[in-house]
Amino acid sequence: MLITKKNQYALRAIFELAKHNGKGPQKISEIAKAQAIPGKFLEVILNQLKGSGLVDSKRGFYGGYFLIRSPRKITVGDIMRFLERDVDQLGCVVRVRETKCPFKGDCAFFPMWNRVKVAILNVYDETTIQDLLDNEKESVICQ
Amino acid sequence: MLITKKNQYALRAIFELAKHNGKGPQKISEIAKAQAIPGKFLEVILNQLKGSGLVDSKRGFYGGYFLIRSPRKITVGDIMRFLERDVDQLGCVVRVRETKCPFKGDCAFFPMWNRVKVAILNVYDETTIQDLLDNEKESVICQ
DNA sequence: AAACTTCCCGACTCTAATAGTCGACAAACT
DNA sequence: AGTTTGTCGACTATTAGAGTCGGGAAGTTT
Repeated sequence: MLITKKNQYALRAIFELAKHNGKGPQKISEIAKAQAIPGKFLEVILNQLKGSGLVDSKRGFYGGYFLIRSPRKITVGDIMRFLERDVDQLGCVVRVRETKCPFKGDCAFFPMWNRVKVAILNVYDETTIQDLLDNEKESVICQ
Repeated sequence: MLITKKNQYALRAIFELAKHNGKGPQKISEIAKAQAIPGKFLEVILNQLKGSGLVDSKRGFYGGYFLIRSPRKITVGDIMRFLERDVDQLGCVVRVRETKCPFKGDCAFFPMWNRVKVAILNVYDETTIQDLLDNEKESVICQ
């Protein structure tokens, strides 16, 4: 039950881009400010996100980042799967490289970890960025 | 989607104790060997687990650890909740202390993180240690 | 063209949490 | 008494994650 800051920042960045959707490119510095993300770190993250096919960028004065898919058609799952694609290659849900697992191929816990994974991805997949935007409008109270 | 080694070790330790259930105390060194856990580290973990009311210990020659509840009546949820009880106090699912969250009380992501948390705990709560034992007997193939 | 703004990118450093160890001590048994 | 095993606090090590630096490239403006 831990989501890295980087992944949280990535989500927030796309969330912020979604807010700004249709208004042209949005500068890293703006996004960083709006979502309380360290600017230089966000550079790294957004640049990486370009590989996902969800965002693109433009340089120069009126440059910045923008979505290339509607917030309605981007799910949190799309983003998380992209960010965790290499972790996912590890095979085991618990982030143990198969060759380093003392219980290769015969782990009593594996089915459970898998069910956990599926349950999480399920929530991610059924949450679109638009849903998150809607949340905000309703001014959800946290705790 | 990350479970700490410590938590994994804790689960495995109890799993191992369950295997040995009814046969008297089991030594830390035995558990450590069976489950490929560093012995000294396991000492710390088991000692902590005593606080959960799931295990108890005995010293001396025929000493060791043992379960004080049937494997059928111990869920993974019981163990995980106990181990993460302080983390849980943080309020936010994503492990951000409320006072340090830039979006206090108005976070568009909160509902989703909560759904994720519930989904995970659901899997944990419906998995007993006995279930895991049964898995092993069926010799589940992982990947 | 020159100056400026913005993204790009590799190579760093820093930090905090996790992981794991040490050694002296206390209980239980033979 | 002596051995075996858990107890406990303090300590060190490791690593993944977090975040920074600085020069360069692409695009804009005047």
